[in-house]
Amino acid sequence: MGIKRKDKPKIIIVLGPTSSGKSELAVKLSLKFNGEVVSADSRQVYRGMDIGSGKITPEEMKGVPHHLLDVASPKRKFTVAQYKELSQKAIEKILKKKKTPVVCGGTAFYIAALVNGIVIPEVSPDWKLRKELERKNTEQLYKELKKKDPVRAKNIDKRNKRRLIRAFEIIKETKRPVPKIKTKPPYSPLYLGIKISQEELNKKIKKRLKKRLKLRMVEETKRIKDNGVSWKRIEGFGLEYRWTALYLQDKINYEEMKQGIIANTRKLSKRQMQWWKRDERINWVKNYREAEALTKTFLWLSEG
RNA sequence: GCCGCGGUAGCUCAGUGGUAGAGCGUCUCUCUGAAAAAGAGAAAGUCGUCGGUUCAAUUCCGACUCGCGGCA
Repeated sequence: MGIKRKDKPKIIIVLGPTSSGKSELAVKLSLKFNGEVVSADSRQVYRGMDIGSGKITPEEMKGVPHHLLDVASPKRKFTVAQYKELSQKAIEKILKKKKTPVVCGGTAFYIAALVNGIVIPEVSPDWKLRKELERKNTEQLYKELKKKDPVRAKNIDKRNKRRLIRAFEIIKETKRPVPKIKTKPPYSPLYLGIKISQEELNKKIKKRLKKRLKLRMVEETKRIKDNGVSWKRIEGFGLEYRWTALYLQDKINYEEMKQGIIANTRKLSKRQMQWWKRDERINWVKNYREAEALTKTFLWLSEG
């Protein structure tokens, strides 16, 4: 009925805490609904970081094309803004082929930037300025911001140095106050969240660690180091990379490394859920069947 | 059996003659180019048990109990 106007393109989003089985679900849905996967993971974008980041293997892809993996060098910093741009392009390409984009990942900020269409101020990081401002204390910074940009000062986290510094960065570059955040959702999304109990997740986290160690995860970190990435930078990647790096430097023992990874991963999964748990757009599914049913309805029946 | 050390928040431990703190964990929460990042707030302890000294004891003294180490 009616003529199709400028309906927003439909995309599927698979999200959930780390270790919950997102990748597999995304592949299954892609196979069923003629999709291609767009990863939304802040670590899997880096080349050479495969085991520790839990990157899907070519076999596991089962022929489904994956985007936004291996798009950056670990030597250089990758940011949300770059993610947004690249992932949007990938989605356009997929749509042009009349296929369905399946965004899949655990980096909530990346998903939000892409799917909610957060407009990020066009000011790239100024590391010199950041370093400089890093020396000041938060109170000072906040006071100054209040003078320069009272509006932003009002809703900023006044104890969060990183945010304060970013505000100055924008002001300095644009010579204007920090713009108000805008969102222009460019797509019509179906959100699928993987529902899993903390207990079950803990089990999976342990199991997964064992498997990764067997796959020579520690050696992978060593390789990254040998390729010229500093220990500091590697530690900055967090989790697997951080703890294996500490172990390789002899700062902790093997057991401490394992415990560290487990504890940190658990923490991460909680933070991820924190981000999503109040989001009413998300359909929480227990298994593939539920996901498939929802997707079917979304893709076919809503054609109207 | 004797000697020594210890028993304080879920865990590891600080500390004080005027009824207690930290780190980690837990629970809420924030998120404007680092997001596996960066931050905010809260709950939580009859200070091993029983007595004594004292105006006042978690802190000093004694007994008991449990744990650890040493000597027999």
